Amino acid sequence: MERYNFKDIEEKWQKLWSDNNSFSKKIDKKKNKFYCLEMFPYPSGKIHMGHVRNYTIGDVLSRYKLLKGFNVLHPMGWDAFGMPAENAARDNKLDPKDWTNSNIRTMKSQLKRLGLSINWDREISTCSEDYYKHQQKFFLELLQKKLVYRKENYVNWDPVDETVLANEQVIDGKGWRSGAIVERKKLSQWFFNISKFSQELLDGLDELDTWPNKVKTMQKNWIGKSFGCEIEFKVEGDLPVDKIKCFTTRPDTLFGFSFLAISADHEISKYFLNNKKFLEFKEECSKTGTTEEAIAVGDKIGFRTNLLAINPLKPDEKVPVFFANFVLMDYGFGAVFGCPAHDQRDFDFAKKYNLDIKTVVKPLTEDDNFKVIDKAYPGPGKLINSDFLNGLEAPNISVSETIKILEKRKLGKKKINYRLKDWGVSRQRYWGCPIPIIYDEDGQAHPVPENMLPVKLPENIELNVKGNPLDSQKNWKEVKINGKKFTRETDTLDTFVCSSWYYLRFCSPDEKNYGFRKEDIDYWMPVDQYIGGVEHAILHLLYSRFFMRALNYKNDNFNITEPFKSLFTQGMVCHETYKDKNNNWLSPDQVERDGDKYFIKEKKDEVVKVGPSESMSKSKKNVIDPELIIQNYGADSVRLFILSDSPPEKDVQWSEQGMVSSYKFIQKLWILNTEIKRKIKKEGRDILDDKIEKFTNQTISKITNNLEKFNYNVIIANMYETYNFLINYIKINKNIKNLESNYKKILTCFFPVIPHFTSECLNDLGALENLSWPEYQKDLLDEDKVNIVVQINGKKRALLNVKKNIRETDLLEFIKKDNITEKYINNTKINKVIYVQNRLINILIND
RNA sequence: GGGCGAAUGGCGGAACUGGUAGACGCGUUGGACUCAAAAUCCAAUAGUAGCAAUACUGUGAGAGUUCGAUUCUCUCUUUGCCCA
Repeated sequence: MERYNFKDIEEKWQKLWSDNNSFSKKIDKKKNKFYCLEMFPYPSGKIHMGHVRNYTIGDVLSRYKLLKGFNVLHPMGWDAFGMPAENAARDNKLDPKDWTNSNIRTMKSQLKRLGLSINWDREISTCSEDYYKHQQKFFLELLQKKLVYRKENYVNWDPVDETVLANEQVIDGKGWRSGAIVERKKLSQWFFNISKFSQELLDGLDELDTWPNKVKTMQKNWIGKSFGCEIEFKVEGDLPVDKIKCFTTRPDTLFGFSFLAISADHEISKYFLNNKKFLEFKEECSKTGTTEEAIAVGDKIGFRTNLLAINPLKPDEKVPVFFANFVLMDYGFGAVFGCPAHDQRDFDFAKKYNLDIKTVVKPLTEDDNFKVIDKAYPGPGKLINSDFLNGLEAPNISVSETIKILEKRKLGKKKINYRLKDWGVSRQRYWGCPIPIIYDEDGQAHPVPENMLPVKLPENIELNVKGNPLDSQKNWKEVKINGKKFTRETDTLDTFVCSSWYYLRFCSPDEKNYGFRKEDIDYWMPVDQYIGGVEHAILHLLYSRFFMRALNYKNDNFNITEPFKSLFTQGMVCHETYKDKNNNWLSPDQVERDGDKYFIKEKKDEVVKVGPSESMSKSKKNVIDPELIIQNYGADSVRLFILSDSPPEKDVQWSEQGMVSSYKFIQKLWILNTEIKRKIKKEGRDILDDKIEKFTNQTISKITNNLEKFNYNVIIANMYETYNFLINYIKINKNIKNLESNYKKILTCFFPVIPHFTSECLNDLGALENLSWPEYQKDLLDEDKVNIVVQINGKKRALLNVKKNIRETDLLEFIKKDNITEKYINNTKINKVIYVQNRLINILIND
């Protein structure tokens, strides 16, 4: 028998799709559109298994929608700016552009080898001038709308990458890429005013009902809306300061007030700039990161002033004012009141500086003598030791009551606070989109005049310098306009800016004057299904949601506000990890397996230490190269396997055995196909069979439903079931007239997953032209006879095959005569019968 | 510490709205083919007892609601993710 030659066949179809531009799409108002988008890749060199999984999921969906008659937009592009290119280029003395473009070529050919139904004529790359010139215009547009501003502030500084990191790019106090310990540094930065949209971004989540709840919760927490109170504390002392403004979410604990803490950058600090001890303290503060976590974990240190703050609810009480490292200038007003008994940070601080710890909340289970001793009690309860507030339920009622009292006495007012901070977009890097700003000789910032746009990145520059390479490009940096000297902004934009609007660009990739055309957006947007990793749950998705709103702000560009109607977050691809006796990581191809023992291939006597399965990463060497796998097994097999073992939203375990079995399955399908083709061609087929009709109908129904629900792993199981049925069916049944029509439908159901194989088979049968998704008939799903579970006292005793819709009395008669069940029933009294038609009968008897 | 989720054979996992637990795949075992092996095919495969029919137990643990719970409620354990 002829083997299935995946190499020739896959190549043939891929060439056909490519030559015919098969997936190229235009606006067609007669058709419903479907915009399927997977997160575009960073061109790091080669595709990895994560890409294979992500793009296979998207491709299955796109091809299904295509057959369903939708006008499917399924584009692909490159998130091509970023540090790896710059680093790689510097290390290998290359141009980042060449490095990036060469990676793009490689990865594009690899993606094509997967047989993806991509609109390649819409390909975009964020590092090309065609793309970033529009981004510069957006920047200036947002500047004009006052959604972009410049300010000096403390930033997370990565000393290795020599760049600024956003808070979310700091993980465990370290840079997310370099792993270097992050420092605090003061820099002048450009910001996007995302916090202006805090409430809208929060409200918008409600309409995203097909987003995973997990992601919505994460965004909600990130925006971090809290109700609180703004309080002005009167202060006394040796400085010309008479009040300090604070924000607090717990005004109800005011009676536990024992110190007031302000940020080292608070304006009051100006009186201490000659104080050596203070400057030392400030220096110490800058060593703590700016993340909430770093502050919570780090040592609490303070610097005591001679100021005393007065408790607004108890004017005779005066407490010291400290500078403290755990108070940040950009939270609230850079000042908080300390209540050690009910906040762990304040507690640690109070212990260190020997301050009062006054218990004002008791848990409901404790009596009024409850005292906080070795740990703060931040939980709910009742207020105690709080004069007129005593007895209030904390925190819900007590907070709002206290605010009311403070407002009445004009001591404070209710305030809503958001945790979401403005988005700092300046990066001290070469390989990014230049910020279209110039500075005059006084240092004033001006937009680059329109006729001088775009600001192009200079080429062939020296990268091997400290700091930002653009800074040392004198001939680029210095410009003259009408005889006046200007210098360019040398920072480039955070690459998250590029990915915040790429989904719009895909709608109008060829538009010259603006980032997109309105008519294209009106037709294609929003993205109907967005697919990508959950690691982008907060940043990229929130930034994109912001960007849509920012572009629409003050000029109604679109009718929609949310870019991604549905979101699907797929799991990671994992593999076991291996180490040799010296704890060096080993890659899977260095390891050989014999039964349940693992050896090093080269040195058969050395046993390999097998570690847990973790997401594939170069550092742990547990990666499998998709290119090799596709070469060995073909794209259809890989697509089949990557979907088969786990639900797409969960992590999947890479398994060589699983991969092989997927490959074998394609081979078996080929043999089946050959057999069926032979039967179809035979003369004298005259039997119309009901069984195959019903089976096909069921299969269509199952696969359709599973496609709709993203149960792609179950679809693979359905495919195996179908094979198992057919291989037996054709052995037993001969001369079936309706085998052909049903087989074509089945092949169509397989098409989204294994497009090359099914294209070949369907084409052979003359059924590939105008292929469409088969419909199933609901009435055919019903059988004439059904299996009914017979339970006696809730325990399954038998399975009876009876006529559909049988009456309860008839069924009981049947049961009384049945071999297995009669012994339970006869000679006993039946107390009760529960009958669920066509499903189950439960007979309750005396034991 | 808070929020959200998860827990099903040796493994990955399936199970519509509360109604046959374990689909499908991997692995394992036995058999066929072969001088032999690989490949392929056939059969078995939750556990215990039994030649078998069958019976009992069984979806992390414990309780509850129900004729009936993997599914709903509560408590606990373990674990993952996010936030601290």
